[in-house]
Amino acid sequence: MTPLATPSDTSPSETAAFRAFNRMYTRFIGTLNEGLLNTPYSLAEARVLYELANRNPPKATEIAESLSLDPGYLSRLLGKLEQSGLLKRKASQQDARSIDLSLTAKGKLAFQKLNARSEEQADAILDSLPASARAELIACMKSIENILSPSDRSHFLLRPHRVGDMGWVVQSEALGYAQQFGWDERFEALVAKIVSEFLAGFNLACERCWIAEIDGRSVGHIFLVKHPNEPSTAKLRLLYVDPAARGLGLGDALVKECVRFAKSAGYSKVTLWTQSILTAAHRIYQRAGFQLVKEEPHSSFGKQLIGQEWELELC
Amino acid sequence: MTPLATPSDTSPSETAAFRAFNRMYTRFIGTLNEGLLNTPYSLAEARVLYELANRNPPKATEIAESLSLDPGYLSRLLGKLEQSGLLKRKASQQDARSIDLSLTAKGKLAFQKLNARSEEQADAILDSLPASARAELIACMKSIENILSPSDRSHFLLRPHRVGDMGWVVQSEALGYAQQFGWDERFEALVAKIVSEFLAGFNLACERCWIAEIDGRSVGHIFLVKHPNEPSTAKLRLLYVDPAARGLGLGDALVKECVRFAKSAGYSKVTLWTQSILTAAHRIYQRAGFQLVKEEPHSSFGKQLIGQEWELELC
DNA sequence: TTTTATAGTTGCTTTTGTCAACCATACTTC
DNA sequence: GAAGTATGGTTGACAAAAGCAACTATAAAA
Repeated sequence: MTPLATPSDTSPSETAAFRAFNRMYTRFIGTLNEGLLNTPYSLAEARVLYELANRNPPKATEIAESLSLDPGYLSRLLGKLEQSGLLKRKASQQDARSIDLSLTAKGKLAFQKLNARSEEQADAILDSLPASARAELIACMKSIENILSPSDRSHFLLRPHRVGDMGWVVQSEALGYAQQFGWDERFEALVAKIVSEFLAGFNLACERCWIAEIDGRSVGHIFLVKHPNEPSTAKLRLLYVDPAARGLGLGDALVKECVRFAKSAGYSKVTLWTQSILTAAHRIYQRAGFQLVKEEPHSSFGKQLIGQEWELELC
Repeated sequence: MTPLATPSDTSPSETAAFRAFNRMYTRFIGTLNEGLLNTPYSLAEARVLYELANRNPPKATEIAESLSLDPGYLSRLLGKLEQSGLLKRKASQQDARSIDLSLTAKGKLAFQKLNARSEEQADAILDSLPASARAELIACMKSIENILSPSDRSHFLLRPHRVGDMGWVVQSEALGYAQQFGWDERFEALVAKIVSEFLAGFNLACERCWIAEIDGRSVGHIFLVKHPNEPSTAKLRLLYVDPAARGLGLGDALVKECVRFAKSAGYSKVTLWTQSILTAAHRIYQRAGFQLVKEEPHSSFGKQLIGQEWELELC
């Protein structure tokens, strides 16, 4: 790789877009919150009221944590709500330190009113958009939520491929290896060729692709295909784990699933082609029982590489 | 329209998703703003500083408007900034009521520090995401920004392809035609094959791909390649415009650009293959001067289709 | 000229939020 | 079971943030 083409992390324009969005949305939320102006509640009270109505049972500590409110401040807010008769506080039976919080009928009504109001407001905004824009807005919001809210990442899912996945495979491999190793568009071409041939000659009995997902988001993939010449040999191809999803054992799971399928499909051997620089992948192959059988230097994708062939004999 | 199929407004689940996103993002922005805790500036001061640095000339009224700050409060904030030597205020020549605001060298430095800090913070968040998730996050943010603050969408940009684009081409075509016409994975295979061959045999002199972008988001593409048999004929392929970007004349622009290039590259004819059901595209081809020369039914992608060949003679 | 609008300031007030000290209870550990 | 520590919550004191209204000075409109 030339000094000019350094492996880029987040690009400045991405950072700029991210920050611009945050500024915009800060303003947007600001105008949304102005909707509370004609209500007897402050923003903080409204948020607390929401939490009170939507948790069961509502715990003061949790609310403070979730809204990042100072416990002292929250205590006073709750006091105020109690004073206005929206909230009932009484000592907890199970834990005498904590108090049981419950909205009174009046409190529930107040919440419903607030809620209806803010639902109206949301509807007004959404209704003012063209249907397609609205759909895209919602889809984007869900995507962003999935991406930003760190969920239980250890729960990934392997599923078969479906329409559109191959495009994602090409894109993720191309971008991933371009960034990490500077491979050029000839690699993208190779991947596109492989997936094209995979789809064209697809035979469920002896070939498979698995897509790994976390929260509905694709984070890895692997292919098992018939060896072009040797009928009883399978080829493992295009193992990929997104950089951010590494360390979850996802690679191991993908390879394991592949090997399991290879056995059940009656293959007697699995081979794979990889490059000497992909050391993280090697460890995965080793753990799965593969053995390095051949090395050969070659020049591809704009780089000098050393290709490796690995094999696994199936019992 | 029947009474049953009322023109649907926003569905409850959309409203719910919208509100959930707003709650989530309120929290998210809250944590972002905690980054200011170790600085000598409050959130309001930081925002004002940002506006001061990014407007020229900065006008107090505009800043108050844009951040929806009370003018009195802003006045005090500016006073504080002036006191700390970050800001210079002096009576305006043109309008004696208003004052000219300008950051001092110290003020500029302070802004740069703040800015660098928040850029770091943004980078840290973005770097922690998988490359593809990051790309999607940014794309979604841009989409949302476009939808909520409708900018001038007619400003699209055509650019040459780069690494990763072919994956997006495959994905967008596959998903788009699967959704609209139910084409199956054989179509995805075909697209992957086409782009793979395009990359493999790419010759800048006589072949091109253009990606259409709006605000950095890919929304369309087109290819011009050499005809396999006839050397002086070019083939136009894979014209695609994202549903969300239709009606902007983007298709016309893509085809026009293609034809312009075909002429300059010395071709005498441009042909293309399309399907009878793609009527929107036909209008684009017609406007560009193409003529239908042949029709032929075929069975592809899981559907009965009528293929069409169109031609344009270049003068 | 009079009226009205704009730009900004200042005094006064409320609201909001923070910090630290504090109490009572629960859990841990020896 | 006693001592120490952690948890859940409250209170007082205070500081910061924000809003409102009155006010000055100027500009623009009638």
